[in-house]
Amino acid sequence: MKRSAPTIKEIAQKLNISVSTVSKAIHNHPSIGLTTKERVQKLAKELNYVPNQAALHLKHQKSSVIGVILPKLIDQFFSLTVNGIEDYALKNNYNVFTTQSHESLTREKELVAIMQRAQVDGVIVAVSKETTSYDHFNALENAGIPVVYFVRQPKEAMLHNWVSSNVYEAAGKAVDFLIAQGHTRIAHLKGPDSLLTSKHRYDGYMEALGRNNIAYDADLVKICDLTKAGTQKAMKELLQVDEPPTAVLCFKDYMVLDAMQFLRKQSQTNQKKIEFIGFGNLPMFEYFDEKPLASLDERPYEIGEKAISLLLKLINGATEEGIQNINLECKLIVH
Amino acid sequence: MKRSAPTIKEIAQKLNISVSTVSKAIHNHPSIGLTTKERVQKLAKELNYVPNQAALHLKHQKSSVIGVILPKLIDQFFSLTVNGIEDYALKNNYNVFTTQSHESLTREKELVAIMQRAQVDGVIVAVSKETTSYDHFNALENAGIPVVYFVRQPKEAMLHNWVSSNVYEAAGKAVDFLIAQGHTRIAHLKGPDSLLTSKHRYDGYMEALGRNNIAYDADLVKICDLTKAGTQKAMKELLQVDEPPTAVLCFKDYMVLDAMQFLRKQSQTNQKKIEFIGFGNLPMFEYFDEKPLASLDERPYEIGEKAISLLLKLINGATEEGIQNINLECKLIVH
DNA sequence: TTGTAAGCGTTATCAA
DNA sequence: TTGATAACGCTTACAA
Repeated sequence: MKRSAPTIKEIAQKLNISVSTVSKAIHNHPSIGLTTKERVQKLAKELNYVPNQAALHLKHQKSSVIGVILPKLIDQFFSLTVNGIEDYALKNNYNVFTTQSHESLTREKELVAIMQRAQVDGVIVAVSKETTSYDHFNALENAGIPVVYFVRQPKEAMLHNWVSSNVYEAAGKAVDFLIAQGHTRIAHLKGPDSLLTSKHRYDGYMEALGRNNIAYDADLVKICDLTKAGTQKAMKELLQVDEPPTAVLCFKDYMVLDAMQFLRKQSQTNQKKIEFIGFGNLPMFEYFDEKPLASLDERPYEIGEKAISLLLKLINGATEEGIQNINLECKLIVH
Repeated sequence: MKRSAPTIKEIAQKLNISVSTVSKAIHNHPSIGLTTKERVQKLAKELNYVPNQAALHLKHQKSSVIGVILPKLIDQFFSLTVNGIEDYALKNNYNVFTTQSHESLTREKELVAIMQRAQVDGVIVAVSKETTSYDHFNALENAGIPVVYFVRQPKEAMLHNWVSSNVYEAAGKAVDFLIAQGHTRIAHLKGPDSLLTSKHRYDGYMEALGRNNIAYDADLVKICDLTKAGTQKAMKELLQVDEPPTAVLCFKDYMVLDAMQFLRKQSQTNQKKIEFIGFGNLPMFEYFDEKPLASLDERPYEIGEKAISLLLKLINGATEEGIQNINLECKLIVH
């Protein structure tokens, strides 16, 4: 029983009035008589009238859809950001087109093209780890589709809108905490150089070391590529340092997990315990027997919310405030 | 520099021909002369012409969007199904509108309404644990929007299209395996009664017990509500049984995790080891030191793929095959 | 207070 | 081989 949705045309016919009158009546236009308004609205309700989105889209040049590009949904951190985006979108009558780049630049470019074809009103993106050029996003913006970066900022960060957590400060908090616990050999597993946020976390680490008068040891910083193999290779190298670290600050909690897993497998020797702190505070930690010492909660839900809230402002032309850089404060969660 | 996308009208003007000719030329309509075709296609490429989706949508009454409703994205199992859906959709020029019910029936109904308003071409859904009436989905179908259930079938399963894994057979495999390992006191943490798949898993458990001549003990089966508290209460009860179980088959791996966590906290006494098998084979297991004995891999990626592939068939009217019930085989993964 | 008509971008029918 | 035109459903000057 495939019956098509009622249109204002049908309503107009049944009521023997014109479509424009119906349209105005439905929108409570002041120029329409009270009785007509009531008749129209009553029938509209009866017929369960819902305006045709395609027509609105075509008319207003506005799809009421926002696109989201993120690395992986299986990453619990990103999955949590989606909750914030989705809830806020639903409240504001936007639909969300969520996609995954799987950390591939090629795929990310495809997705951008698809978003443009789909005529989304705006895009929220956490760039892939392979992304170094931002041409594809700039093209979006040139086509009038605003972009809000989140979690991972683009290279020329000041020139773009983004929402993130204050990882610089957070890294400092983590290092302070470790030092307060008596650690002095504190390593850092840094994220890929392509990501600006890797530098921010590193800078925070460096600043805190300096502030606490702990000499920087280049051997204690390793760049990781976000793969398990990469992390485990880095850990191996850390263990071979003359005076190995007793604590490690990691780019993200998945790195912590890979590192701890590596150590567990290595621990035939009289390996000293190494403490870990990472970014993310993943929900899955609740299931772990042996948790990392602490974790930096980046408030992903709120990052998502702020990102879409900013994006909707941009879409609705509230651009007078200029470029927005939003940095949410992280919380250090001790497990 | 907000420039709007080129239209066939613009192309027509620049070439001094009519829009209908342009339209046909772009689609390689046989009635168009070779030279015109080439001129049009060349210019279209130059201008980077892309057909306006809103117009197509309005014209063809087809949005090329499919809606997905699932309980939670943070659940790694569902997140994996999304990958299968997304990849297949992109390959077939569909966009995916993914949403979460968070296991709430109220939210699920809202989402269905939103999907209908958004005029998605079809819906893939794993119903919430609260869903007992299917009226909202039937309404979708009555409005001409096909629905494919996945993972969790609706009550009158035979009457609807669905894709799932063969949990009945899988539960049997798990029980067989446990028995082969010497277990005879095998408990089952059953899923909520609202979900048909709970019954299927339970039935498979029962069948395997019978087949192996193990007497059924009602004390060894507890219904859980998919909350941590519910699972842990059930485990507590299992421990108080006269002859407690030595192994437990769980509705899903998250239940296994909650149960194991409970046991770890309890284990002050000389608690005998209890083995667990659950459905899901979650990726996060790789990070666990102490994994469950085994897990049933439901091949979520393929479930997603099959679900959307079936849905696209339904959308394109390939309905002559009748109602489809697809049950993928599970693999027992021993950890 | 209500109606007419153009237009959003496309396709498709029919005529030229 | 090409073009004019209506239609998809809606909004909005402008006219009545």
